[in-house]
Amino acid sequence: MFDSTDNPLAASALNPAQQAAVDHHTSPLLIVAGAGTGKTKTLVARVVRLIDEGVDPNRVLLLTFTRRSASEMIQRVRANSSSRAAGQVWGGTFHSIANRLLRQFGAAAGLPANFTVLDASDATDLFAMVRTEEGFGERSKRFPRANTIASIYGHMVSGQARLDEVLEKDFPWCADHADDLKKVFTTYTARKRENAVLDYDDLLLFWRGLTKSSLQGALGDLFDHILIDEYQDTNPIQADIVEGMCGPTTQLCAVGDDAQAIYGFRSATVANMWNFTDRFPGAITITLEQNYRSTMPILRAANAVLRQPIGGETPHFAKELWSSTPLGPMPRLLTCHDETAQSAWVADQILDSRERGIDLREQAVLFRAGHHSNGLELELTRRDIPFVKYGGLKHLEAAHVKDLLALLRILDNPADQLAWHRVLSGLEGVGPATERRLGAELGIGQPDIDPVRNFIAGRGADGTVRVPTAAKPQVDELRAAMADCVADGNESAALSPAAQINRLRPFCEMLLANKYDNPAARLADLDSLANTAEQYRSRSRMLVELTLDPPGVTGDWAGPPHLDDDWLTLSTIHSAKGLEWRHVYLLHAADGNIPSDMAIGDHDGMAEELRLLYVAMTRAKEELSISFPLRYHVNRFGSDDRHVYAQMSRFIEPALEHFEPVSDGSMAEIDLRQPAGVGQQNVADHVDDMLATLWT
DNA sequence: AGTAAAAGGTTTTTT
DNA sequence: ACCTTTTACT
Repeated sequence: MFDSTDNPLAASALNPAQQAAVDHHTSPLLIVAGAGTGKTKTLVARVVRLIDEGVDPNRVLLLTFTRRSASEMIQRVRANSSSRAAGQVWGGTFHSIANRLLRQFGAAAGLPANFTVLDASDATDLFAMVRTEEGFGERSKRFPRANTIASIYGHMVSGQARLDEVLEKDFPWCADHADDLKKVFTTYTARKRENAVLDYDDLLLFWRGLTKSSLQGALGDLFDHILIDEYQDTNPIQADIVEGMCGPTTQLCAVGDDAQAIYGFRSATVANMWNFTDRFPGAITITLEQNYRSTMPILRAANAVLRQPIGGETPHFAKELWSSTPLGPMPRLLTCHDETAQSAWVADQILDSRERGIDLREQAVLFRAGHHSNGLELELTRRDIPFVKYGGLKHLEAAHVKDLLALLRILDNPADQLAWHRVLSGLEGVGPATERRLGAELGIGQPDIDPVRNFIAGRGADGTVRVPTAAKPQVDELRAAMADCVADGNESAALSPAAQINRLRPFCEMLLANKYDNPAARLADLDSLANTAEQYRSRSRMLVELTLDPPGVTGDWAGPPHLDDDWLTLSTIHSAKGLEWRHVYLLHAADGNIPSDMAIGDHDGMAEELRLLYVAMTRAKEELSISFPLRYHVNRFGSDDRHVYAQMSRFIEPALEHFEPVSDGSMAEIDLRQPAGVGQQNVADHVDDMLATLWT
C-alpha cells in the first residue's frame, strides 16, 4: 500500500531521468517529481548508491514529511543495500531530527537536557492558561479564544511575519486586541523557558539558531549528504535550516512537486522550490514526468482539473503527466441525494470491488475533513467492513488521555506548569483559587524546587500542603502512586513506563468517574495507552515520541480486535499524501468542502484547494469515484435537521468531459434544479396565491 | 469566596 | 464534541 514495489513497471530498472537523479553528484540537485513518477524509488536508489559507494550511513540525513515515510524508506534502503550499517541513516521529520540534535547540542543553546515537547493542543492549553491568568477574558469582551491565539501565533512564527501583518491579513477581527496579544505572547514565551518546554515551532527555531551560532561549522560537518522529500511543503524556517546544515562539501538533494503543495496553512511555501537554484548556486533541476501509477483516463481528468486557472492564472508549472497504462475506466462522478445515500453507494461499490478480487487494502476512501467520513463509518460498521482511519481527531488529544499524560509529564519534568495545571484543576473541589494556593505551597514554577517531591511528602516550602476535603481521597491515592513511579535517582528500581501507567490507573479511575459521563469507555483508552507503552523502556523517550509521532491510526492505537487481515483505509486527503490505492473514492466533493468555503475569496487558498483535489485524484491507480450529496446539514454540531443544498465542486466543472456521470437512484424522482410545480404554477406562487385569498 | 452545573458558541487540513 | 462564559449553589 505504501510503495510501488508491487507494480511491475515501477519495479523494473530506473528510467533515464530517474537514473540521472540517482547519479548526479557534482552540485545541489532539485528533483521535480510529478505524482506517481517514482520519487520514493529514486530517493531510495540514490541513498543505496551512496552507501554502496562507501558513504558512511551515519553521515546521511534523510528528511521526510512523516516519520512513517522515513522508516519505510530506510527499510527499503536496508533491503537494497549491501552495507549492514545502512539502517544507520539519519531519517525523520524536521521536528524529530531537531529533537535529536537538540538533546545532543541543546546545552549550547541554553536548553536543559530534559526539556518537554508541547504538541499543538498543549500549546493551545498553555495559551488558555496565560489568557486566564492575565484576565484577558474578563477585561475585554470578545478577546480571541485560545485556539485563535495559537493560530495567530503559528502564522506569525512559522511564516516569520510580523504580528500586525498577520492580524491584518488573516485575523482582521482580532486587530483591536493587538496590544494584549503581545502581552500574551511575551508571557507564553517566558513561561515556556521557565518550564523547560518547547513547542513545535521552537524545535525548528532552536535548530535554526544553532546553525547560525558558533556551532555552525560543527553542524555543517555532520552530514555528507542531505536529502529532503516533499520539499514543496517546507516553510521558510525549514529552508533556512537546510541551508544552515550544508557545509562546504555537503551534497544536497531535494525532491518535490509544486502541484502537490497542500500545507500553505502551515506556512509552507513553494517559493522554496522556485528559489532553489538561486539559493544553492550551481544547482540543477531534473524533472520526472512519466507516471507509473494511474491509468490515462484518471491522469487526463487530473491534468484537466489542475490545468484550470485560479483568478486568471495557473499557479504551478504546466505539467502533463503521461502514463504507460493507456486503458481503464473513466473516473465516475456520483450525484446523490444525501450523505446516507452516498455512504450506501460507496459501501456497495467497495463490496462489489472486493467481489471482483480487489482486496479492501487496495481501496481507500478520501475526504477533505476528518468528520466527512462519520456517516460512512456507521455504514461500514453496520456492514462489518473493517477499516482504519488516518487523520482527523487523534486519541492523544482526547481529554482523558491528556489527563494521564499530564501525570507522566510531571514525573518527567516537575517544572511543567501546564501539566500541573491539568492535574490540579481536575481534582474534586479544586477551582482556580485553590489551584493557585496549591501551586504556591508546592513551589510549582519556582526555581530549584521539586514540586513532585513536595506533593508526595504533603509538605511544601512553607509547611503543610492544604488539600480540600473533597479532594482528599484522590490526592491520597495519587501520592501513593506517584511515590512508586518516581525513580529517585535509582534507574534500575524504576517501574517501566507501562507499569507506571498501571500504577496510576486507580487514580485515573477515580478521576474519570468524577469528570466524565462515560468513564468506562475512557478508561479503556488508558489501557490501550498502557499497551502502547509496553514498547518503551524510558518514560521521557515515550513522551517525546508520542508527541512527535502520535499514533495517527485507530489501528496503531488499540489494534481493534475485529480486524482481520484485510481492511479498508479511510483518510483525509492530507494524510493520504504519497500513498496510492487501486480504487479510490473521494467523498463530499461539493463546493464548500472542496474548495473549503473558508478558502473562497483567498487566491492562494483557492489554489491550494485545487491542488488538494489534484492530490486526491492522483492517489488512484485503476479506478476513481468522486461523489457529492446535494443535501447538507447546516452545521456540523447541531443535532437539528436543518439543511442546505450544495453544488458540485467548481473545480470539477471545467473537467466534466473526463468524468462519467452516475446516479444511484436517490435522485431519480426529483430534479432539484427545476422548481417543483403544482398544476401550471410553481409551489411558491401557489402558496402565495392561497395566502392572498385569506385577506383579499 | 469559591466551586459546580448549565448554557452558549464554534468553522479544515498537521509536524 | 469541546472550550468559555454565565448562572446557581454552598
